[in-house]
Amino acid sequence: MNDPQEFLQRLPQDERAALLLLATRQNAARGELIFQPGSPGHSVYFLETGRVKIYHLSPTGREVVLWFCAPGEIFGLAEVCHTSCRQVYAEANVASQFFTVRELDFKLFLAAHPAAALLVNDVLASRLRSLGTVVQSLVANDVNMRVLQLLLRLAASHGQPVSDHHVKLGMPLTHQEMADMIGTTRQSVSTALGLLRRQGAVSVTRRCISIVPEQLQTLLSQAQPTAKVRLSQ
Amino acid sequence: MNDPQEFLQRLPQDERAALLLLATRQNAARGELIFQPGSPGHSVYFLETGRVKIYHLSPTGREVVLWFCAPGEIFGLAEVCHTSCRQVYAEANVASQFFTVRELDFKLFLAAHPAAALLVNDVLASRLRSLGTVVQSLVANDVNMRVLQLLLRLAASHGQPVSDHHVKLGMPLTHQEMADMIGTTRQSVSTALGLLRRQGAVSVTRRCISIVPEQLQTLLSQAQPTAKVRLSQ
DNA sequence: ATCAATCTGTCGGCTGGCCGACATCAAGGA
DNA sequence: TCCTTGATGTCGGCCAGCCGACAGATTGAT
Repeated sequence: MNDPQEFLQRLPQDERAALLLLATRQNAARGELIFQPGSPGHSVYFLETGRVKIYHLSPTGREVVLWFCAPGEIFGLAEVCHTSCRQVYAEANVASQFFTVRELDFKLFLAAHPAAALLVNDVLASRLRSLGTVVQSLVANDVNMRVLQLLLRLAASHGQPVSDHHVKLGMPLTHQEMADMIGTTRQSVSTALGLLRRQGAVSVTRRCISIVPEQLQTLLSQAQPTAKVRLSQ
Repeated sequence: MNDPQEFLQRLPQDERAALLLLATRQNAARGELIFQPGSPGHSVYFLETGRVKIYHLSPTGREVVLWFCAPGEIFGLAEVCHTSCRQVYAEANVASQFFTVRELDFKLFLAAHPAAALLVNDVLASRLRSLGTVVQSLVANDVNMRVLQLLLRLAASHGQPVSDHHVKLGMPLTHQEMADMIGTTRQSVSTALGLLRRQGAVSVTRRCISIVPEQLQTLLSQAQPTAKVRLSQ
């Protein structure tokens, strides 16, 4: 479904080296903000190790998590491409290391490396479609289904097959974080996950989730018969 | 808030001419699908006249409208950048004319015109942020607020100032279409709009909405005191 | 090993908003 | 002009899911 979005890994060896020559290495402690709405936004970032959470904060104080970045992924990209100040928060979710490249340097790099520019397009397009899926999921499904779809998405983007039929999600996630990704409450996620666990579709160890994709797919399609299609005009 | 996303208008005269040399002109009648999920996806499109609706269709038959394209805008872009088949529907909402450019031609064009490539990045980034806002709106606000925010977004992206304090939305929209953009029902939109109308913040003539941005902003901020901030960790 | 902090599971009460349902009200077509 | 088709406004019943609350389980720091 989703595709790996690791920018650095997909960049040819020599281009990566050239890019990193322009970069500064930095660290962030767990919970530290890398940028937030209103920050100038004249850099792009490449995550080396750790995990970065990209989110909005609603006026009522609610976190709305757009996505998590895994090592190799680029972030802070939209503001550089569109030239404006930051509109989202980027927070190191665990202690992280990352590279910083200044906007101008990055744009010159892209001009000199057309393939990299296409890769940037690719990443943006991929995220755009990913968010489109999220919107669709939010609008058209109940909580149980949203949890299920979230798990499948996470498995597709950050999962590692661990045995036959089992995929382990790379990142430990809190129920609250999952709730913030699919617009529901901690309690509802808790309940939904419990249900899936009892159905043998997921198992959790030390906050790390393993899923049985086929099982989830089955549950997903079982739920479809709710269909009452609004016929095309 | 949002920025104009008209691709063609922002392209320098000569580049536009060069691009259109690669293009084929086509028509679509009201309600006609230009592409749908599963279609190959080897072209990009530029809307000349009319309006195109980009949407998902949920398994339960519910339309989830991601955005509308106005004349000058590019669409079908994500699939070309990411190389895959279509994932969304593109439907001519009214009789429309558009240009088609094949993927390969377009990519060659971008390689030859780095500025245009940056513009593509810009458009993608802009839409990405726009969808981010939508997600946030869906997750964190009740229906009345979502309607209000939708109006502000539409005014920012497709509105024309018509007199002091009044902005007219360029496109006539049905309550159902608005509901499909913010994940609610026709009835709820109807009620919410009626409320805003009685408060003098919007007026509707022949399905075309005029808004008083300041008034809406006021209502927006009045609603904020609901705040019960979850303090940063 | 101990303890504080955080996360998880579960329950009951309350409510925003969905779902029919139905009565207007435009807006084209013939 | 009439008439069909679709868009609007409004109501009441009903329920998914939010909220507060609390007890237990993990986790991590000392």
